[in-house]
Amino acid sequence: MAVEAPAKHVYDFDDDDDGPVVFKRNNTSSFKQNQFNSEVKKTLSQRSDGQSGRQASDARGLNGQSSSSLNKSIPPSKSPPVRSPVLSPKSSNSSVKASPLRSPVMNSKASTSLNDRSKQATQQNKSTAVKEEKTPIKTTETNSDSDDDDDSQPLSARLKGISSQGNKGANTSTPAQSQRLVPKTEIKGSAEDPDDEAPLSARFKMKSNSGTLISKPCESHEKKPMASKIQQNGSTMKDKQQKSSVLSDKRPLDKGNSSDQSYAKKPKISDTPTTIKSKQVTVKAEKNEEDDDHIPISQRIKKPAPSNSKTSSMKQKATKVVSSSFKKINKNSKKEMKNSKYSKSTKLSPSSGDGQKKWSNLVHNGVIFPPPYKPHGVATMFAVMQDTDYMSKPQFKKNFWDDWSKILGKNHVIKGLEKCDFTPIYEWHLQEKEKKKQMSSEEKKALKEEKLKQEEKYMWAVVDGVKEKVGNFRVEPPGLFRGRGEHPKMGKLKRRIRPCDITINIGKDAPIPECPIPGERWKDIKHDNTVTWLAFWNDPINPREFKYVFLAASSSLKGQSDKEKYEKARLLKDYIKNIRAAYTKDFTAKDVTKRQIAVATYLIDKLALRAGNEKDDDEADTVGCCTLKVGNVECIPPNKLKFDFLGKDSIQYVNTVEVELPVYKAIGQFQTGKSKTDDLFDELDTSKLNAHLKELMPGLTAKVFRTYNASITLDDMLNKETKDGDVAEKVVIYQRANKEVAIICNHQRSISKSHSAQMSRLTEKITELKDVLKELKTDLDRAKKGKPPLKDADGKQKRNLTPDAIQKKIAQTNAKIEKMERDMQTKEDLKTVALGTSKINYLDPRITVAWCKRHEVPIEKIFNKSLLAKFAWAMDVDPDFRF
DNA sequence: ATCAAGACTTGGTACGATCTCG
DNA sequence: CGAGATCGTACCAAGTCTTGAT
Repeated sequence: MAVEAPAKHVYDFDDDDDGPVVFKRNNTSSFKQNQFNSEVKKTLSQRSDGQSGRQASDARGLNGQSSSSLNKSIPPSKSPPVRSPVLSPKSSNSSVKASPLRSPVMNSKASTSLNDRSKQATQQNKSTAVKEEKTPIKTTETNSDSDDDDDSQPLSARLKGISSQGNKGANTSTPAQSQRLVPKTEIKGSAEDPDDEAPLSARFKMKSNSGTLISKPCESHEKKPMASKIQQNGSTMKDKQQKSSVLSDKRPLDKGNSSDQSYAKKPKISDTPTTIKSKQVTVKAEKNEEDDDHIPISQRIKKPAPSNSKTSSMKQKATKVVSSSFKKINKNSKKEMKNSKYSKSTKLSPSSGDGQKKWSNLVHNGVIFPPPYKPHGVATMFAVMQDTDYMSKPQFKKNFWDDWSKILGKNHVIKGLEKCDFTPIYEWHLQEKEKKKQMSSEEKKALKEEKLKQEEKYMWAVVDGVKEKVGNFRVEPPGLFRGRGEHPKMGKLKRRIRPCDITINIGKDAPIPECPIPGERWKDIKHDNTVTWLAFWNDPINPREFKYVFLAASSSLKGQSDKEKYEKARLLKDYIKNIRAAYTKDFTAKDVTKRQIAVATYLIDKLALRAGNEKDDDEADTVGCCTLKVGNVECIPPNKLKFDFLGKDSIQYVNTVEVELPVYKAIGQFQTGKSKTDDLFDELDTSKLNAHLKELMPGLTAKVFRTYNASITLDDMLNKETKDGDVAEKVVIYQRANKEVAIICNHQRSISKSHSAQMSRLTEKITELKDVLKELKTDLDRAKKGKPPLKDADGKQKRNLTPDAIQKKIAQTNAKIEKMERDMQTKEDLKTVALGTSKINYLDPRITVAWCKRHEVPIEKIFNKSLLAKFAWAMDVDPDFRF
């Protein structure tokens, strides 16, 4: 069985199609890096991670051979359909940096991924691969037998389908099972994956100075907001009303429904502002009393009530450019609607209120499944991840082996991952990828069109007469689970999802989508108009969770809730002053719970921390505010706190902030007598915290603070810093504000593999320009004296220029150098900052649209096509709009 | 009061598409 | 025109929060 043999098998598996889908993320080993800093982390993380040590990079190169022909084992039995992955050979990991302390982390990621698209390739592959069959050595392959989870099973089998349970079982098993495996022993050479773990640590990026950054912003907010806020008080009602109205105009969100339901349903109420109002009022009032911010309505009024008012004058302001663009947008949207059938009834959207009903009629065609399976196997899914960081994670390999060995069966020749050489499969994979890349553009186009043709019917749904885009109508293909951070389940096999796993939600009168796979049927059909999902299935990795098919972000349904989200955040503006005063007062409350709530709220407000729900043991161990551990916060006298923890997606949050003394003291109290791994806020959890917040403002929850702080910061910075200048300069201002928000929210990205190369290239160019400058200066001196310029590097005589002309050139060159230096600085500053997330989720688009109108910046400079579609509801905002 | 199910928002990444510059 | 840089997206993982049952 030597290595090779297996390899061959491997090939078999894949057929292409299904390649595993993989995404890569690197996770990183974050821990490692940080280690230095925090021991804390360790504790937390605990996980062992220790293991690893080296980087992952194994990327071995591909050696050569192709082998494409490897064969597949004989029985290619079924394997899941995976698509052929595509991987790109990237250099994987790049460097890791050792970052010195804080360094941000980098991640080394590898790339690889396969995407669906690869499938196309598949075809080819098939030929190759499949055909081949090489003899594999038998070994492995087993696939045949095993098959992975379902995938493996041939269709027929599936029918039964349901086997699901079986599967489930498997899933359930979870980690535990895996664990036992262990023996991993090492990976052997062939495979190579040594487990190295990558010491890299790389992953985290953090910003270095984090501390600073954050603090700044925060402060600002506080101030600003407060000030501004003051306004309203009791006015709530009005506000709300206004809001609601606002909503209405835009898209016909609710359309028909609204009418009906609207009020009726409200019952629930829960949320929306509308309902809430009354309460709010009261609440607010109270508070206000204290403070006195009552700046009622008047103020608000100024701000235009958003929507409707727009008509007013302001619009006119908008420049042509702007306007044109806006118009365009509108047009488009309209068009779309037209296409579809629509009829909008734009009524007001009572939106919020309606409690539950989300639609009256819903028509769609279900979901599309990945290609049926081709022979290919689990081994391919694994092989394809060769140049990923996952290869250096024992947990990943263990989980994979656990699942794979089950498929192989007890009597299979392959007894361990270590003895398998996945290189041939990996190389085959690279080849397929290359082939695909080499396809002529016509071929690519043809494939694309074909795919489009197949998918088109699934791309749209009709909601109350309006044609809307469906978000993710493609069922997730089988693959290996790529959990982020140190996820206990990484590497587990994600089985194929079949129709019998899927529940469809559709209007009562709509035709039930035909099941795309002959002989099979949907698990269930529902007609629930209180939810927005079109279909769902249980997540194969964690059967207690669901995967939903929703409408796209550009849909009215999503747009409406997006708008409500921002309206709620704007409402917080009216309450924030009192809320801050209240928690400040409670920093010294006698009651511990009260004190913890106060401090937690403060952190959420000031640092934009997430709430921090409890997590299960079978998830990566990350924290949010309520789940902070004692070891995540270090008190630095006299009044600074250093935070260091892994947040959502295992992204490290490191920040040192100065806090009010009472907070500093309270944290110290919460820490005393506890070990580093104990909960800092032992009396708290998110439901208690949110329950408290709701008493302060209707509908208030922890995440509203993030939205509020992000949007208020943008609004504030834009208004404070926008100066006269050309569009490009204004865009820079915008980006700077955007960056500030991203830092506050700790939205990070990994450093691109080519970052350092890009930087040195720029440095080189600047140096060249400086030499040019020097030469120009010499020429200038000579010109002034009436002498001709010196010869150029090639010894040629340069043209005689007047001193003025040379002077001009010098100025140009200087400008060029300055620009390059600025660009370089920006690039460096943004290398670990992700601007997109806040733009998509946290910044009220109306702030941006209004600012663009006011400053004659074409909205397209800020929002790309999909954002324009997503924010269609915000495009007609009044130029005077302020968050 | 807890817990779990359920529904929906938020996040980072890999890769293909598109743009830019030599 | 081509390599590299940047942009735009699909993907799907990972949070938040609500609700209903116990």
